[in-house]
Amino acid sequence: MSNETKQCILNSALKVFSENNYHAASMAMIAKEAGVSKGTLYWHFDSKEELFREIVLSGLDYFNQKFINIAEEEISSEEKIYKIINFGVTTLIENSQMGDILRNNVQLVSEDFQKRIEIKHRESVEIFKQIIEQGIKEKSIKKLNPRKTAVMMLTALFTSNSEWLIDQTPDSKQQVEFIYSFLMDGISRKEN
Amino acid sequence: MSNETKQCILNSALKVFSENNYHAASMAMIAKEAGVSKGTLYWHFDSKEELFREIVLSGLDYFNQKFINIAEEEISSEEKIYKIINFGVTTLIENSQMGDILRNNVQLVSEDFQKRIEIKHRESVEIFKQIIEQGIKEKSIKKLNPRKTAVMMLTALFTSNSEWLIDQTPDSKQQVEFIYSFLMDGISRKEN
Amino acid sequence: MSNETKQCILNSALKVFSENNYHAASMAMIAKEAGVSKGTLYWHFDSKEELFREIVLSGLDYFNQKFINIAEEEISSEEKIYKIINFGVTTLIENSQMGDILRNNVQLVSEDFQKRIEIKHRESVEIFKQIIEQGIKEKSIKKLNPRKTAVMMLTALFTSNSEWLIDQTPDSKQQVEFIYSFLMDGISRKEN
Amino acid sequence: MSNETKQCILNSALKVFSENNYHAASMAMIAKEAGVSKGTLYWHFDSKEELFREIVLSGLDYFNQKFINIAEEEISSEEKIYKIINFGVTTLIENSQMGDILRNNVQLVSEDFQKRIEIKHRESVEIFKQIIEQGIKEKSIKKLNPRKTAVMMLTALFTSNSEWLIDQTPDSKQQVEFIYSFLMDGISRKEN
DNA sequence: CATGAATGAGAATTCATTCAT
DNA sequence: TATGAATGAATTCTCATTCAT
Repeated sequence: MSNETKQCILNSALKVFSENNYHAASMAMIAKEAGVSKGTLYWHFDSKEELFREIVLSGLDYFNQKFINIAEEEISSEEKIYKIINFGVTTLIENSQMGDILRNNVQLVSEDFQKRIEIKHRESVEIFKQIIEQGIKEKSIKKLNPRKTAVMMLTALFTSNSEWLIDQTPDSKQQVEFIYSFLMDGISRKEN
Repeated sequence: MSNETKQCILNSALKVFSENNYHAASMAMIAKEAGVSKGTLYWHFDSKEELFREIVLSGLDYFNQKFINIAEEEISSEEKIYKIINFGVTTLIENSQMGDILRNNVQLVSEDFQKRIEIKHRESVEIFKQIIEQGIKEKSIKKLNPRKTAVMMLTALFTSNSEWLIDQTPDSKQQVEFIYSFLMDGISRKEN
Repeated sequence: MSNETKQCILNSALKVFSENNYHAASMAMIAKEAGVSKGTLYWHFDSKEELFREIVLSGLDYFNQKFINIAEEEISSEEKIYKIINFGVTTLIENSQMGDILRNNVQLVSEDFQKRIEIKHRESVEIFKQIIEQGIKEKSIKKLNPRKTAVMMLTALFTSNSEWLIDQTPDSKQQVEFIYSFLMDGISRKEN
Repeated sequence: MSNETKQCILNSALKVFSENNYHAASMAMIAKEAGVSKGTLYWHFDSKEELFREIVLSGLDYFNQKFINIAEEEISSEEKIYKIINFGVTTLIENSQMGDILRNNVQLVSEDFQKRIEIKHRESVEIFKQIIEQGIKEKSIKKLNPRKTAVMMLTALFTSNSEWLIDQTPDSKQQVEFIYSFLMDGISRKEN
């Protein structure tokens, strides 16, 4: 069945792209990893860029969909932020390859494609912004520039699984608490 | 004169690498940008990687040296953090190419080189960690894991000039205030 | 069909290497001679050196195998020597390119490869040495150092088709007689 | 003084060419070995080929001159042959670099140059041929084709110092005896 | 005389892509 | 659908040669 092969190629490409970056990864590597010939890659995907596109955009869509779901729940903005961090950290730990790809490959492709990625990013930022604005309205969040705040939040999230932040084995609960606390309260000690 | 040419090549390479990423940038592009022949590149640098190395390591050294200078001043940890953010934001705005290179090219080269970059990174983190620990002793900073906190601080700094965070023309003062406030106090509004 | 192409490349490489020496011969020349693209060369062979290796080692193997066959026949050492010279001279005349390659290219490649060639050479020398020793036992050959004698024999053989030794059109029978006589009896006239 | 530099370059080139073959040897290597700049090489020699030419032709001239001197002595052909072998073996052992160059580099250069080398070779062969003819007249040498015999003699001589023929430390006296005996009497045992 | 710097043609090799089977 | 073979443009790097100082 064609679809099995296609999925197998996508999985292999995910692995190869996460380990090698867009230009260093070759179609030959992906074909070998998938156990198919290079010709087969081109039967399923028009080009290397299209294959990469499929992976990145579907990954970003996956995140955005979850962000939207959480944003639409009838809960406080603080709860939403906690849930988003929890989802983000857990997903990136389980699925570290996607994080690697998003962190390292984004501006390595055609401008056309970059624009589509940027749009997805803006969608994420927009969702976060709305949550921030909800928090400001609820008086649980400070009146900082909501867009900038949203960007910092997104950055903190995607940094959460970088090798720099992890001591040894990633403990997702601890990680979530750390990011949430860092994001909400900052690092200064306010005594009263 | 040799040194002028070398510096000209470094500048051109800085530009080309920042716009194109390590693999997409070619020696031909750098040569053309510098107005010299490809052979001249190889007279001054042994290889493409060495040219890249020179740029990245000297950039990281520049940052680290400033971080050390600030860390050694006889001032409170809060002042140090403010100064570091101020320096970082200003430098990255003035010199946005370096930020692009550091953000996008780091894991594209030989393992040997990656290790040297990692060492420089660890040096930065170590400096920040000591400032955090000073703050904890001075009771102006919360008892969070100092290393993780240092990593988040470094990340916030290097994100500060990403295209996502900037509206239009970058206003460094505003940017510094935002990052400092975000880092110190987080986003939640604590009223009492 | 793949195998035809591969053989065609080998033939073309044989020609180009024999006319040009390892460093002067370029992959572009071989590709042009074979009527394929440079990329095709690399589909069939990993590198220039591997292509050269294939030619040289298979050539040496061909000689060694024949030498072994002759050495194992149940005939006198003198007959063996005659047969070897006959085979060598004939083959080198028919296949003069191989002789050119073996004479001129041997020490132009990686040390690793040189060692493999040396081993083949030693095999030839060893076979000849045993024939010499057989002749000494049979009292038809003088008690000279058998290894040195074997080397001289090999040299005489491979020189046999050098341009220096041939007047015009090579007449193999005459050539064989000359080499055999030279080898067995030397040049001095012993009258008694 | 210019001449010292020129001689120093020639010595360095001799070394580099003997270790590396014409195409693998680079002007940079020769310059480094001589401790001068590449520019200096081009002040003293017009091109790489001219530098090589100087070495090879002067080497061949040196041999030819000695061969002529020996040929002109008023001694028997057998004595001449012994003296030539003695001179050749000794010189090649003492000066193994020249042998390496002559053995390995000859057909790697321009046709024009090859012709000049060929002429020198023919001169050697001619000298040897005359000695052989003298021997035939003196009835001490068999009536073999004198030219071919001369070529084999030359070959035996230049093979004498190849790594294949030498056990460990070259012992010139033994070597001379072996070559002379091989050349004069061949390997077969003639009992009478 | 000597040099360091610069040049550019050409080398080996890689790789996305195509296509007959 | 799938493959192996073929392509050719692009890439890094080398090296003989030139030349102002």
